Formats: sequence, structure tokens, C-alpha cells
Amino acid sequence: MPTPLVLKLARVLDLGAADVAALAALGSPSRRCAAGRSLVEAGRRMSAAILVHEGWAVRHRTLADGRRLVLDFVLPGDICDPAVFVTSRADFSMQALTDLRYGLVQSEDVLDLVNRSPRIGAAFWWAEAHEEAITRAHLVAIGRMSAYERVAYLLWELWTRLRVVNLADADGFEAPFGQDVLADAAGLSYVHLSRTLCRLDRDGLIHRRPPHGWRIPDAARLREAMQISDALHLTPLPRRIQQRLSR
Amino acid sequence: MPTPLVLKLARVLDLGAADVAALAALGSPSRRCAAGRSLVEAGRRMSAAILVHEGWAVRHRTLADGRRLVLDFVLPGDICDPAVFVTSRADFSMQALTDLRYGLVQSEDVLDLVNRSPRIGAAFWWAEAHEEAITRAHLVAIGRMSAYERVAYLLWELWTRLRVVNLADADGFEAPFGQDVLADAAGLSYVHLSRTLCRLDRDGLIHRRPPHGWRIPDAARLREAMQISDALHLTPLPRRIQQRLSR
DNA sequence: GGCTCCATTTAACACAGGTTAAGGCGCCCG
DNA sequence: CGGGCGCCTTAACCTGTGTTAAATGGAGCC
Repeated sequence: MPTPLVLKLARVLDLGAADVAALAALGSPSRRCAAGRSLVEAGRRMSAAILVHEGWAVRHRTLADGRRLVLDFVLPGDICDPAVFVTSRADFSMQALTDLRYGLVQSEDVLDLVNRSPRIGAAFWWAEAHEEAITRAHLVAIGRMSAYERVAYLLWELWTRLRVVNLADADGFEAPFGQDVLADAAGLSYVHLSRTLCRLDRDGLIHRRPPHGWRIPDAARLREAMQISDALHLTPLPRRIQQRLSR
Repeated sequence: MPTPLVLKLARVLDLGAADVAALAALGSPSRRCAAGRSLVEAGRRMSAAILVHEGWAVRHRTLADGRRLVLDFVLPGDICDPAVFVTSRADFSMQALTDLRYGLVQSEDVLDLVNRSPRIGAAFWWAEAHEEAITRAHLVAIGRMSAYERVAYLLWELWTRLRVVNLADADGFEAPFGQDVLADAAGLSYVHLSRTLCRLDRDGLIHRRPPHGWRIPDAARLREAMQISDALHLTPLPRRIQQRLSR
């Protein structure tokens, strides 16, 4: 069974057996972290990238008066801050939503890896660019979409990302968090988030199976509701580029 | 006179004369583009990163029904999409706000540069991470700050970034665009943006000198208004990392 | 100087979403 | 089996921001 990171990268890069082995070894030994704990604290100096093997986390940021925004969800196979080594201090916090299994990749090691193997390098680059694309889409959603569209978008994004790493099935997924987290990701109050979910439910765009099940009865209608098109860079790289990586 | 890119990177990395020369040569020959023209169209395949030498641009995204969000401003010294080579299609559009002088760096060349010189590589990495930090801060601003705080934040961000490349002075800057652009960056209607600017003006946080002058009479009070702390990774990299780049 | 054009401001009104508070419901635990 | 506790939902009300439209003001031009 390939690791989630390999699953993700395999759709973008042609990976040889050696690459797969190298990627599978990334972030060992694995460490654990209990649900609710913070792995990264905004403002702290960071010395390693965090590769999540198993479990869910969020990156978020809290304003002086407690208002919080969830920047994104960190899923298995995600590298939180692949560019640590050029980043002086964390500009976000990271918190485990479930018990977590993860690994660290020290800044210096990232640098060496990237320099030594163009393919692993590309993997880190891609991870960084992917993360940025997600953040940009999120920005558009929060900046210009209505609550209804925005929540539809977030659910679709999660579902899409989970399917890539085989953690969702064709008609829905399990998400281990409460509505407060989703509200902070959507930039809504939890009350209005609840209203909005009920509407999506009533309209048949989603179906909730408590406590944590989200079914998507009609993917096409959900996509239609969200006004934005899929642009998470999940398609394979052009051959031209791939060849340059093979040296 | 160092190029804006060099000015920016010099605060993060210790650059030798050779590095400076290499960076100064990036993105030649320079090309021109008239104000208002699009340089990148969302959904198109991109084949080069764009290094802006002179002038202002924005990256933005438009929904099906015309609602638009400005993702960020592209200033001299900024590399738009340093990670092009791992990115399949543009997920944003880019438009010149003024006449522009810029250069292209072909995807394949980025890859070679990055692999050949660890220092130039780090420069691209840093540019990508910096861009992402800006986007994240923007996300927090739009997601959880009031219109007042948010506009204060955007003006402060522009001012800060411009000072890094010597394009602003100690008490303000010139920004060559109308309120509609700023409104799309703040995720507000232009009417409410105008109201908000007037309030900021009345409160003495900013002073506008038409048509394009923005004075900041009291930087401390502006920062106070914005609830968020500077986190654009503009501080030097740790020595430990720098040493690894010198090989 | 007066006209036109464009960007900005003001005004009046509408509505999405926030706030506060109360109610429902399932789940754990005694 | 009953009580209590979290979480989610509903309701009523309030406010910030959007919308539409008209007024103002400055820059260029005749």
C-alpha cells in the first residue's frame, strides 16, 4: 500500500521504484501527537517540515481578540511548510484534529534532498505550489463567494483531496471535526454555518450522517453551486518538464 | 543601483557579487506590456515565471458571474509564480496596472537554475514562500477582520513591501490604481471601500493626496488598527541554513 | 470660464450574516 | 434509567456591508 504522499505525487510525476522508496522513507521515524495538541505555534522559529502520515490537522491563525481563521486542513500525505528552510518564523499555528502520526523533515535535510535528487526536489516544489493553489482558491471563496457557495466549495475541496489519498469514497467522506472548525475555515459564525449546512442539506447537495459522515449525493450539482473551477494542480506535469527531472 | 529583486533578497540571504550578478541577469531581455493588458489568463498553460522589473500588476481571479478578487499585487522584484515548472495551468490571471517592464524565466530554466546554484534556488524558494505568506495573511484579513481593519492591513502591506524595494518613503507611497482595484483586493464593494477609506482618513490613520498618493501619518496607529502582526518572512535566514547554501 | 467625463463620495434602503439566547437531541456516565 | 453535558439547531433581533442611484469634485479640453 503506497503512502499517501506517494499516491498524491504519482498523479503528477512519473515515479520510479527508487523515488517511491525515497518518498516512503521521508519523515521517519514517525511520531505521535494527541488530538487537540499544537504542533506549530505562530511566531516560533520552525526547524522542520511536518509530513502527516495519518490523521487530520489544521493550520490556523488567531487574532489578538480571539477571532480565528482556519487556513487549511492538513491531510495525510500533506507536507506542512515544505519551504521551512527559507522561512524564518511560522506565520501560522498548526493543531491536530485527531490523534496524529507524522514525521519531521529537518530544514537542512529538505535542502539536501532537494539538491541531491531533482525528483524529490520537484515533489517538494509541487507540494508548496499545491498548498498555495489551495490557499488562493480559499481566498477567492472567502473574498467573493456567498456563505452557501463557500461552504459548498470547502466540502468539495476536502472531498477531492481525500479521494486523492484514498481516504474518501465515491459518494462522500468522514471528517472528524465539529462545525466550529468548519465555521472558522469558512470565515463564518458557527450559527450561520449551521444554517447554511441545513440549507445545503435541504437542497439535496449534501447529506449528513452524524456524527462525522458527509455524503455527496450529486457531485455535479455541488460543483455547480460553488462557482469556481477545480484548479489544484492535480494533473500530470508536461513531459518536457518531467524529462528534465530524470537526470 | 541594485535591482529590486536583489534588494529584496539581500535582506534575507547574504549575497556575494556573483549571486548579485546572476540575479540581476534574471529575466532579460526585458519586455514591455501596456497598462490594462493581461499577462496571464486563468486556465492557460504557463511556460514561464514572470519577473517584474518596473511597474505594478495584480493577480486576480474572476467568478463565472463577474465577481472578481484581487489575490495580490505584483511589485517590482516580484516573481509571479516561481514554481511554474510544477504547476500545470495558471489558477489566476495577471493584469498590468501600469505600463510594465518585465522578463520571462522559462520553466525549464527555472529548474536548471535552481539545480545548478543553491543560492539562486533558495531565492526562488524564498520568493514562493514569501508569496504564500502574503496570501495567508490576506486570507486571515478577509476571513476574520472587519472592513476597517482589513483596509488598514492592505495599505500597510503595500507600504511595507514597497519600502523593501525602495519605492516608498518613510511616510507613504504612490499607488497607481483606483479604488475599484483596492475594493477587489479587500473583498468589499467599491462603495463600502470608499466609506472605509474616508473613516480611516477622518481618524487620521491615512491621508490621501489625490490622485494616487497615500500618506501614513502615524505608522504605529495604523499597525494597531490592523490586529495582525507582520509575518512576511522578511528577516534574514538563520546562519545554519545560509551555510548550506554556500557550497 | 464653462463643459464633459471619470472617479469618488453621499444617501437611502435592502439583506446577508453576526449575536445572543433558548431549545432539542444524542451520548456518556453514574 | 435519569441527569448532565456537548453539540447542533432555531428563533429573534441587530449591524455591517451590498445595492442603487444621485450628488460632488477634479482634470482635461474646447
